[in-house]
Amino acid sequence: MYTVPEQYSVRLHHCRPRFKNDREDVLLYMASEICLIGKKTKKEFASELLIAIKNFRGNGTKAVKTLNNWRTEITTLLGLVEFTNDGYCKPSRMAELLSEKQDLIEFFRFFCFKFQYPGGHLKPDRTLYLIAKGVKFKPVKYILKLLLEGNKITKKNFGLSKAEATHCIFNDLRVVRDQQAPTKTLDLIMKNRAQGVEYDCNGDVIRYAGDILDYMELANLVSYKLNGRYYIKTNEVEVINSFIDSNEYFPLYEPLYNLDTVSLEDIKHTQNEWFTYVNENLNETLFKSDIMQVLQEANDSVDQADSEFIESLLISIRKKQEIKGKVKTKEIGDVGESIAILHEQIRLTNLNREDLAKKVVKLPEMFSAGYDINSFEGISEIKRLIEVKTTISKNKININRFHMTPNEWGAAETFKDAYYIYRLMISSSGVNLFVIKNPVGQYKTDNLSMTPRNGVDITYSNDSGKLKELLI
DNA sequence: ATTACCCGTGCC
DNA sequence: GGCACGGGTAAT
Repeated sequence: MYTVPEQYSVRLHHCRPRFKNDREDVLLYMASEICLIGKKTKKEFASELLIAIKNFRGNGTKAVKTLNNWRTEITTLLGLVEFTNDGYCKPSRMAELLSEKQDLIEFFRFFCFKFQYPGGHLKPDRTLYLIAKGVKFKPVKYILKLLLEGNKITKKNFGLSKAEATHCIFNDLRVVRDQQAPTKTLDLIMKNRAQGVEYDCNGDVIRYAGDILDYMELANLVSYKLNGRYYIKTNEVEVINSFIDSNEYFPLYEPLYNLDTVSLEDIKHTQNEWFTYVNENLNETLFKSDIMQVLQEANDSVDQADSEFIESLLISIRKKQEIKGKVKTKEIGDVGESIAILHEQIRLTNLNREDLAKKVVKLPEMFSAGYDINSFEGISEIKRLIEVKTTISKNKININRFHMTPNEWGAAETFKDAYYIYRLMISSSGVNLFVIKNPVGQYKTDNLSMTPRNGVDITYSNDSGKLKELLI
């Protein structure tokens, strides 16, 4: 059994996620609810968020203690709430982006990019302890470097297990304090493998490094293989390089490493600022997820029938984008719209209206029409105005809400039965299309609920529309 | 006395 | 054996 040499032994930990089995749904829910609450005093914010959490499916019977744990732990670990110096709480930038764009891959990239030990997600006394030990460690950056190095040295795909990450990286001061070169860490891992050395794989021991590897997977930085190891995604070069090239740490801890003694008070002064820090300078251009790639991956992982479907979807989207003279796009909205246009063209063709199919167009942004696509009912030439709402995540999700701008809601109000929401959910397990006709009408007949917030937040149910087979 | 990460423990 | 409830415990 391998153990870290006594003098180098340390234990890094962070909050347990509480939502592992339901991570993406819980997160989207939390982010949306936090944004709905808006800026409030600490007390008001806490009590409103607590109510929201209690309303999440399955939470009705849980103890208040547990719900408060959700409230504080999920928000601090992931930085969903920011604090002002005059005692207010407000939705963080990450929460806003997640709630509006629903790009979970991007969200986890933001998280992984800033996450470090110590950090404001820990209690100040833990941070104090880690700073006194000299710990200064960004796990995602280090693991990515190590995996790349591993590929280079072994000349094949190198995978890292949770136990190896725990005992050779997280719990070793030579790494988390002394910034030991990844090659050296690799030597140790390979030596242990060669000698068949075992590790303590107890759940509570390896869970912290394991959590980080899981978050990296949700960020589409690594993939998990059935042999229990995580492998780097070599097709995400640009994103991965930005992690590796970054040398930033939470600046307010920096001066504390040089002091003879650091007081708890020193740390406490930095707590609020941590949440500002993790929410600033988010690289939205680089980190947003590449839909084509997620679909490509879906293609590799699903069964034969679905695979054929996704393959033809990919081909069609590419063709469509070539016709439009566009280079490969990363925009969620763009790909969502391409899929919706294809769907419409085929639907109309199936109704023997090729003439109308040819006239399906995307409206240029500058029109600000309040919808994305001009299409037709098909039986008649009545217009069908379509707003596409796309969600993307690694795993299939089950979330039933989206945001509409004032413009979009206004258009829905004006065009009534001619206005459609096409709700597309893209994940590595495929694509889902849910169609909601006349959202304002549905709202008036209580088939969906609406809350105003920079436009409106819509929560829908199976009764609000119909799940359609996506035509491609 | 209350709050909020910490983490033991029991459930699936 | 992974996961999360809710009590533990130190900070406020």
